[in-house]
Amino acid sequence: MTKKTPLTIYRLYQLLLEQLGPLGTWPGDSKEEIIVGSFLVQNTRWENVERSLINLKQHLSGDFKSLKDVEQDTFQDLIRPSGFYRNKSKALQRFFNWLSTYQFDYDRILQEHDQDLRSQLLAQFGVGEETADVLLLYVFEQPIFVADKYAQKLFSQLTGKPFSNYTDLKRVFPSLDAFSLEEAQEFHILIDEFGKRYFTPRTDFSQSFLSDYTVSEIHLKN
DNA sequence: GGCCAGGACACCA
DNA sequence: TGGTGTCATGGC
Repeated sequence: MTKKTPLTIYRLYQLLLEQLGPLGTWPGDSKEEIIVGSFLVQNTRWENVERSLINLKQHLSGDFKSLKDVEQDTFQDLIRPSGFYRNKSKALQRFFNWLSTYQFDYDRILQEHDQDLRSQLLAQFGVGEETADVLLLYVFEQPIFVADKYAQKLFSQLTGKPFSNYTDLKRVFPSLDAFSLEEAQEFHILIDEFGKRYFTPRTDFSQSFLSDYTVSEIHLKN
């Protein structure tokens, strides 16, 4: 058993970027499209989400803001390829109604809620911890960490201690202080890309370019 | 043909 | 607070 090389979180980001990147940020031509994608991707492959996004883009002529005005049955048909279409249609149309009360002015939402924006997001139907953080990171542009399943698996491997749920890992990362916004945004994309490649039945972590690295307790805060 | 994917909610103790 | 069942499509 060879000695493993310790990593800081930022160095981990750099390694992921070197090996997998650059991958940029969350896909979408507008904040509204990013929001739709973040709901539709819940427990769903991105390829299925893309079909729904194409359907919606065509039906809405590219203007996702008018999504809340689409008749419910029609809307469900449009997003059917990404599954859970009853819950997701309800969640999205309600969320867009909420956004419309702010005229989709994201800066205003940020200012009005400031410290409690995360709990405001969590109070919306269909927004759990991961989706709330994705919205904070890519829509409200806060450099925060998304502790999703792939991140839990990755840091379980790197630290040797199991992170089995969102809050377990999340409380280790209150913020990503060493990261710029763009870096924080790409960090999550890179972690998910890593997960798709190296947490599969065929290829596991030990076969990855990170297998000889470790993240120790003192480095967990960046 | 069963398993699972960039989760969240309802219900229960 | 934490554990379990349910929601649904599409790829393998």
